[in-house]
Amino acid sequence: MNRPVTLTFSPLYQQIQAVLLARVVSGEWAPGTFIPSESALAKEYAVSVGTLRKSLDALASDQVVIRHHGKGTVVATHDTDRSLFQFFHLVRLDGKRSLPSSRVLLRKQRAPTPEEVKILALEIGEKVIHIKRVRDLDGSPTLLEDVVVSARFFSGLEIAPLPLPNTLYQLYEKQFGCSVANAEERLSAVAANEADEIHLEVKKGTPLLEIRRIAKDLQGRPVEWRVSRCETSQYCYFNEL
Amino acid sequence: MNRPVTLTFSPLYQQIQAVLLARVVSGEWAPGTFIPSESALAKEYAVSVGTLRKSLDALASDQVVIRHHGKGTVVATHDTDRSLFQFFHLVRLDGKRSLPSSRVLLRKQRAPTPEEVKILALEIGEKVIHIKRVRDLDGSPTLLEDVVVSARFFSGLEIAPLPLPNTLYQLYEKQFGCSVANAEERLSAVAANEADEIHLEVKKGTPLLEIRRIAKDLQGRPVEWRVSRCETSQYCYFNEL
DNA sequence: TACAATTTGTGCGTATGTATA
DNA sequence: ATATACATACGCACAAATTGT
Repeated sequence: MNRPVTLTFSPLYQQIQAVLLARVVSGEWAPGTFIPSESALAKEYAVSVGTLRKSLDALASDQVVIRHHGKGTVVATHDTDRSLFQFFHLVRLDGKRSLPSSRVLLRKQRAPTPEEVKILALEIGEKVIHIKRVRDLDGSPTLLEDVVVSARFFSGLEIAPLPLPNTLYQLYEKQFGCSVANAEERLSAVAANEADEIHLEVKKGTPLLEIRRIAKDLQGRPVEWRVSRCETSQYCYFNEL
Repeated sequence: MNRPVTLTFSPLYQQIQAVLLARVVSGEWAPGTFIPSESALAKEYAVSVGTLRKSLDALASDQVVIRHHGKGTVVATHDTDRSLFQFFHLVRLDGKRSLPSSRVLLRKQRAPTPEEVKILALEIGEKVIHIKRVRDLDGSPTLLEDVVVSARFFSGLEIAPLPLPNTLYQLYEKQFGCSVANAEERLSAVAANEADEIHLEVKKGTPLLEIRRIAKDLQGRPVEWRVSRCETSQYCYFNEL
């Protein structure tokens, strides 16, 4: 009797990779801290170091951990250069990179729009926190952003702390235990409206680059919906393929 | 006597990776063909299979080769789905992907602009070939493109063949032995001009997404400069971070 | 259908090199 | 100098996919 079942087979190193990821997600291994050594983990899971290495290398290529020769392996945080620019693609036309400062225009809790319910996979009755801010690059207002997150996971974000750091993902990580791991962005060109005219100091109708981002955590759950409208006379969106 | 020389040390697997890449670049291993097996290459270079595997895995992650379980390793081409969408990021607003058809408006050899000389690293006196085309997505004109390449490396592109395939990189690969390996793109929002008005059927001043791309070959040399102006009411530029 | 040959994928164990504390 | 941890390199065994006999 032959059995055509494939079962849920997956290679050992992938199974271990998933387990290690789970320990990061659970908070057992916090961002910025060292995890046990290769040999210790290999012993714990009763596999060879080589197999465990493959798991860690995969997590490293996913930016979940960072390996340091001679020191150890740390859980990735959002305060390294590499990580900061993973989600910030605006560069000056001359190629220089810099991070923006920001001024918060609005911060409140409210009911979600139907679009937000869909994008953030919200449950019925769940509220959202909405932050609107202007981000300055080299002193001139360049980005007008609307940031929306679930009020359930980010309870209190609408009141404290003051001021907001301009790298929100560090705040999500430290204050709310939520690590943004990846995101998808959709870009299009739009005409400036009245709000843009006021906050970005451009004329109505000026072409703006609109970036719509869905940010996801380590488990792939959508955690933030962000729309950025950008004035691109001095800056552009840089992407390497 | 201790020797403080570091020399030009690099790991064995990286040295071999470079040698294997060179054999692809030289044309010895053409795109679409199988290269020798791991064990054969390991024997040839007198290294362990494990070491040679690391070299091949690295080349595979750079999209230079594609590994096939049970069959062998082939040099990557530009006619696979994976590869086609590496350089084409426009998707419908509903998320569907499709490839455009194209109509050539202009195709000629001419002297380069100073900007083109710089971007393509042209030598003095070198000419360029300039192709202007409109690309239709789902039947409506969506992209207006200017493609510029060196006339030295792409001699004859301005006359033959007719018609041009809409995936130019396949043509570069097959007719000119030039494999585009990666690219950098800079995006900004611009207002439609008279040419856009005619070819994209939009009013002058309509916001367009402008994509400026520098495409590079396996050795990192710039081989193509491309400016695409895109009408983004039905499509957007999709990017995964 | 069965079997063998080839090729890549997975997994183990070990030795040695290099970076860090 | 020593200990620890990651990086490189080797060799072997077996699994899984593909192809041809």
